[in-house]
Amino acid sequence: MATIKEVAAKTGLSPTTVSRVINNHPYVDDSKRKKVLQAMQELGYVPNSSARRLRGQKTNTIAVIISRIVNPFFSHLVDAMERIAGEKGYQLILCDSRLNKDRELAHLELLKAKQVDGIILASLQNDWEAIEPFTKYGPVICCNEYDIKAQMPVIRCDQQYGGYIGTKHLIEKGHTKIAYAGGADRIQLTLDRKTGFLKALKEHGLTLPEEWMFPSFYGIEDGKNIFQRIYAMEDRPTAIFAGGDEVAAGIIQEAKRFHCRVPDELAVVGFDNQPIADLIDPGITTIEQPMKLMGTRAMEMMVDMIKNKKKVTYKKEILPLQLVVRQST
Amino acid sequence: MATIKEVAAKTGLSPTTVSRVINNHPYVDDSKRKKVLQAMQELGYVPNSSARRLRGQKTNTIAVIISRIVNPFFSHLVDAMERIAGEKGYQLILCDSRLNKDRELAHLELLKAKQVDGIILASLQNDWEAIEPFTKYGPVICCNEYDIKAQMPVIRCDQQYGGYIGTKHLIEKGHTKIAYAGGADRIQLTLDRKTGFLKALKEHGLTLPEEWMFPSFYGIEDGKNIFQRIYAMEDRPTAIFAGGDEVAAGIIQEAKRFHCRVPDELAVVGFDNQPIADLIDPGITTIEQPMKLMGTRAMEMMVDMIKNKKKVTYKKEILPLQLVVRQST
DNA sequence: CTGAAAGCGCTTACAG
DNA sequence: CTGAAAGCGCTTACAG
Repeated sequence: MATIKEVAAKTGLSPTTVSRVINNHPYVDDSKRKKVLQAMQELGYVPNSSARRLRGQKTNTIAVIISRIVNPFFSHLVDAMERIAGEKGYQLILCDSRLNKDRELAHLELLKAKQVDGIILASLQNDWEAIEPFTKYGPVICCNEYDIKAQMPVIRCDQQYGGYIGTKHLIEKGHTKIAYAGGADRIQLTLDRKTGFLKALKEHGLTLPEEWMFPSFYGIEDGKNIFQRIYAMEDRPTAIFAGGDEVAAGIIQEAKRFHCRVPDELAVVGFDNQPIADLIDPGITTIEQPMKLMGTRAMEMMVDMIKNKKKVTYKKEILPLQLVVRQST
Repeated sequence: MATIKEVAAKTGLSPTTVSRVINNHPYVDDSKRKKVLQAMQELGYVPNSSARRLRGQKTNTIAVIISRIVNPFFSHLVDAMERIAGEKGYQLILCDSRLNKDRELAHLELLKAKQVDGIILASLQNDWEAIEPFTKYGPVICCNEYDIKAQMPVIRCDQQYGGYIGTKHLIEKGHTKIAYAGGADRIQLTLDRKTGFLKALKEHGLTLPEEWMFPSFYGIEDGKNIFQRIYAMEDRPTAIFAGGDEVAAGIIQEAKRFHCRVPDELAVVGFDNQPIADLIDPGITTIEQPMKLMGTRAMEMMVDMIKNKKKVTYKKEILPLQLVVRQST
């Protein structure tokens, strides 16, 4: 691979001038600029990224940490981020924590090693105490997940409201026995969602037995599993609010297999409004999360923070959520 | 951020020795090693990635080029790659070509800029002539898509066989009027699949009218569109072989909306065996592609090529495909 | 086992 | 408008 020196030698100019041409610096004689451009072309010269990074102290690379790329929620989020990053001239490093704390921490080290200019946390396995030390090495923002104590910018949805409207919808449909399948309480996002759920129940004087709460479930198989557990109960709920469309889809599919009619015998509400919610039969009533918008805004904010080094005042953007009614309720 | 010099100063040793400790070099006095380790700990020292890259001429980063991350096929492929990359100590840069030739070429430049050690092409928009010049700057391999003329390693599935067995299955079910929805002929993968399709037809003396061929379709919306076009035909096919489960799902959903019974009035075969194939009703008969295996093997091969600089002899791995029968046929 | 020195390939004051 | 020189932070022969 040709270096800047070779281009300089070929043109009889100095590396400094070649560098100026590469970087579109003004004050370069036009005929010389042309000569350099041509030499670069002929040599197939491309500036060495590592040298530029070392010298310029920036990488034009951003890392995004997610917990499971095969979850359509995350793939849509990442899709939006990748698009904006590309437009702004940044590369995207995909980091999958696979719900593991240590792996998340290892990915955060990229910032200390100056391997990335910033990190977007779309999943959050560690407490703010563990994340905080990294924030002095560069911008770190939350997108989607969040921690109430965290002193960092965040773009997220109003999860409590989402939990509330989904539950309210079920109650309005006449349900009084409503089960809940969400994530762990240590995750603020799922905790808030549950708080909204409980708030709706409370407003209507409803309670729920311990066994109707299913913590920490994520995929289709988990949904199937949940249905079986519900089906085996003496006192069954007539509706369930699931923490994701994949879980909801699993519940519905398994219900069909056991000839349990949805929504007549069991109404189901999902979360996300993934493509699958509209494809399966019955369609899943769900809470739409604006993944594209969230990914776009997060990446725009990150690039903005990188470019305007001055610490952006700790920003918070909360996006609206809305109910999409289909046939599962 | 602390540098190696500061660690050296703090311990009273030379940068050379500190470097040796960082790199687990033998021949370092044990007590000195401990001192260095402690100083690094206290200073929160992490080696600067750019400096190491520049000096060592390697980046420990690999780029994967796909065409649409929200396609579950690609997200599963990328998931497998990310896992192996992490295990082997590599970062993964996600590059989405969005089916655009120029964007693909721009991503290949990463290799010339020495910003990555190698590139895995899981999507292929350009001809071999356009790709070839990049191969002298580092390992480039194909995974999934391929070009018959390409002189580079490839891990792929036997697409022709896939097209053949899917069609054969429909013929065995008694169909003689079979439509086909695949990608463009300029893509070798889809061309081979079509060749397999046509081979099966030919073996049974079947032909198909021009209007039963739907080129270049990818997503759910395209599937819906295709169904409508079929539905409007005077002489309708009784079965269709779609180039992906998303397209098949779109066809099935739209068929339901028009009260066209699947498989009785229209049998549908998909491709990939994505989760959705098992979730929608009727389940999609499809050709299973081993995405996890393909992604894993591709990343293993890439790391192997990077580590053993000697040009690996142009390798070719063809993975088996198999029919998964569900209710859509 | 240890360290001084060179150099990876750039960019940026600085001086002209 | 142009160039010589320094330096970003490492690692690796080389010499001891």
